[in-house]
Amino acid sequence: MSEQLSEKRKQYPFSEIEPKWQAFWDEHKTFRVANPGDAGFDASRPKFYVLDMFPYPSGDGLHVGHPEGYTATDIVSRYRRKTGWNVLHPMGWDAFGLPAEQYAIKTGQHPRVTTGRNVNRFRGQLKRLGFCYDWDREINTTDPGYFRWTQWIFLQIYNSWFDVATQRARPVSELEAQGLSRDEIDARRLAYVAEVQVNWCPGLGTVLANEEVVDGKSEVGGFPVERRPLRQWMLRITAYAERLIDGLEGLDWPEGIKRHQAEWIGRSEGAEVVFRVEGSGRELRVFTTRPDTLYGATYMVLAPEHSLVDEITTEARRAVVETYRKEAAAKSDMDRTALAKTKTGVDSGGFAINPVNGERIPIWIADYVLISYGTGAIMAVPAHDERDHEFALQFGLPIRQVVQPPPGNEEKCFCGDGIAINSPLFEGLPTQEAKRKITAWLEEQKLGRKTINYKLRDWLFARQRYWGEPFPILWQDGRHQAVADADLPVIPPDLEDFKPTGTPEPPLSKATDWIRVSDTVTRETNTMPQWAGSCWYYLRFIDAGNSSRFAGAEAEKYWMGHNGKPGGVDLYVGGTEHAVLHLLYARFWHKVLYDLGHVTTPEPFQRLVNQGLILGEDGQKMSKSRGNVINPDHVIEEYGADSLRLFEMFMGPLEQVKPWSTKGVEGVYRFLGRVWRLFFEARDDSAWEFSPKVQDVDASPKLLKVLHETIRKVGGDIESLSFNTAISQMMICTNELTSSDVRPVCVLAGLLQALNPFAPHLSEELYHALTARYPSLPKGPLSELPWPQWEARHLAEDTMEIVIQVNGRMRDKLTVAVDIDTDSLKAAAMASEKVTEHTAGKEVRNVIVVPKRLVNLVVR
RNA sequence: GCCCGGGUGGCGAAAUCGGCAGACGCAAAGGACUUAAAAUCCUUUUUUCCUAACGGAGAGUGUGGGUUCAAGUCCCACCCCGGGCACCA
Repeated sequence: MSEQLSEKRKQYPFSEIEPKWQAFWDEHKTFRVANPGDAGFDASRPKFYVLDMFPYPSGDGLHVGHPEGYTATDIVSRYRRKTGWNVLHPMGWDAFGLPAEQYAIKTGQHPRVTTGRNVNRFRGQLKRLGFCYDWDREINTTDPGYFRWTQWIFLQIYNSWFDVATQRARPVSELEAQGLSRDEIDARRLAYVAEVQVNWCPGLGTVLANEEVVDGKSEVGGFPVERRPLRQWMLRITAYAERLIDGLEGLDWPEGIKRHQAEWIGRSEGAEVVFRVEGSGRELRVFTTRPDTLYGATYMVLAPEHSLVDEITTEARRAVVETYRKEAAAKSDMDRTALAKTKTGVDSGGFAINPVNGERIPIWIADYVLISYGTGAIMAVPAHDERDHEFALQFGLPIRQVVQPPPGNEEKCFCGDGIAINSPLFEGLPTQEAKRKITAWLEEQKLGRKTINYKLRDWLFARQRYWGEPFPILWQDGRHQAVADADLPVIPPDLEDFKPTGTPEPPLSKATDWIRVSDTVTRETNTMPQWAGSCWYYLRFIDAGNSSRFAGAEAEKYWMGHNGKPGGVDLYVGGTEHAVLHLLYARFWHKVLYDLGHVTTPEPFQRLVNQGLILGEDGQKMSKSRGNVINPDHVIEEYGADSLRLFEMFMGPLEQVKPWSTKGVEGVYRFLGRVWRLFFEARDDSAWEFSPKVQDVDASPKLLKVLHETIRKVGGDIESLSFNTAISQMMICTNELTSSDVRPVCVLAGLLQALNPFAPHLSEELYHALTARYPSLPKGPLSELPWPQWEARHLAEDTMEIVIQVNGRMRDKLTVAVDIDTDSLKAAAMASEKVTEHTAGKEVRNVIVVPKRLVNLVVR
């Protein structure tokens, strides 16, 4: 009874329509796309690769942020398919990772079980939204058939070295052929083992990449992170620093993201300068971007971890320095950053000699100098560097000005470009020239050279986790070696207990049988970080089932190959949170594969678009604690998937941050109801009856105009991703038809075409109903019909409205013939009564005529 | 501190090249239908002032300047909100 009532309330029977068409598309594989060489492949169509950032299938299910980007790409895919492209639009699961493992530890269920369940839930939810993915290409990073190739790519990296001269990766077999020793080769590999200071997180029982540590705590879970030295697998991403910056130029990415990546890589040009340490044969190397301030160096600073600290420290200072080093080591990153109010440091007692003037300057130890950047030592120029300035003031060190700021600049610590002073070797030169001159002089004297430094560090690639890809690496006599191709994939052991060991020993170390390959050979027990699987997933979609290659060469060439553009994926949509990490790592892997000849383009993603965050109804970030989370399942239940899709697109521009609005969902829901009622009228007994207003007649010029305007605008708006205005136009068209006594079949069919990419279920159903009555219409499914052509002749009008202004104020509007000439228009404007009222007794000094728009009379 | 993004009605927003500010939707008010309500359909809706009314005049896109016949749009300075980075020499 109550159910009937609520059924009656429904604007239209979406809960019957939607599952029906989803089943139809599934069954008929409507959205399957063929690869070159496959049956049904149409070589005459150009390709278009539309990619979503694939989700991590969490236990919470989909949130409303997911359908935002996914609907946008769905609309683009459907539209492109209708306008004659072969569209690759796939979906998969980034399913390795910490949450599943931690959930498993808590509940005792194997991550494989929970992951499988979450994947099924996510897939079901996505299907309920009617997305046009080619589900035959579905991938899961935790499938052995998938991570076999993740491991294979790792080995490609492992078996490569970076040739600086040609700036590209080459196989290490070349080095073997040149007769290099094993140690020499291992030192050059793009994947190498090194003892490095790592971010060890006891709470998670793993090390983390710098990028995964936020404010001294783990990004996941918020546990404290400490520094400690460990032997770890590293990837030599720094070798690609230059190319990762240069490659950004050719990409259609938001400028902000490009800048962000470039800043992250942090290229910095300067010079390395050699200072002699007094009383020993030792040299101190420093990196500076301002070699022109060399005469202003009044002291030096070493990072506490610098290898020469012990040697430089005098006996008198040893105890103090040792204490300071211990304190610095114990400090969290947080305490060592700029947020710490005051700088700390101690005098080592040692002195260095300034190479330009032979001056003796003290050497200090301070943790504002980072061991991991440059040489871990600096020359301090307190007159022209904020940090050195602050430190010098605090410890009473001398400050000597060597750059004359431009006139009018009164800054105590001037860091910009000026004129060199107190600098005999290049006195009076502007900063840029001074830099060149001193650098050349240093090179001549063999006291330094031009250098480029990067903020980017090599990528710490190992994790002490269970739920990740095992390394395809074996150990023998303390040396690593690759697992043979034929033995891939290396499948993780079926552990019962995958709890962290509490030490840096990975959980896999508990699988003693698995580790032991033979008496002398054991397996690597670290696993790869979660980024690994997402570094190349876009390539696997191209040929998801291929068991002999990560993707067939021909298919890769077709889908990634491009009209001269560097990137392969034509449109990539996802959140800003991946601005640096995922996008940088994926570009790095792609470039290695490119260098080795495995892929055809130098960049993975040509065009990148970030969808904006959806806030709660209260304008705050959605969170469980605030209780403002919107569950997409509930929205679908109440208003249908088409309404959810349409609303998320109607809220505002895709890239903008915008708040949720339940009333807004109801608004688009009502709009879809209005579209339904163009075709069906409610009978007294609440059944739907086909409207007698729908007739197979010629359309009026007015209706034709609004229809063709709609087709034109919706098409253009989809191409520019302006979905909100496309929907407005369809509303205008619908309003026009609602108030029309006769609704010509051809106009209705056109509207359904325009609506199809946005509300595929409703449009498909209505088109189906329409063709049942009017069999002369092209046979559906609508999703497979080509996009209609708009015709200019229907948009043309005989007359137009021209605004008449006097001194920039609108005074009248005139309806004139479209082909009116300027003089007649001018005359008509001057003749207008409303205009003459305002020009009476005044001199018309100028008349500006903007064709098709306005006339402005300038009077005085 | 630095770097982005953004400030337009009661709200979400729209406005190719500088050319009618507020399309479209929400909310609100009034009307039609109904015994009544819901749903639906129609009308009004930036604001101030003048007019009995038709209608008209002014103001208005964060603030203050500027350029221009004409500025939401371009230039300069500033204020506020959101996000990111954080001693990288």
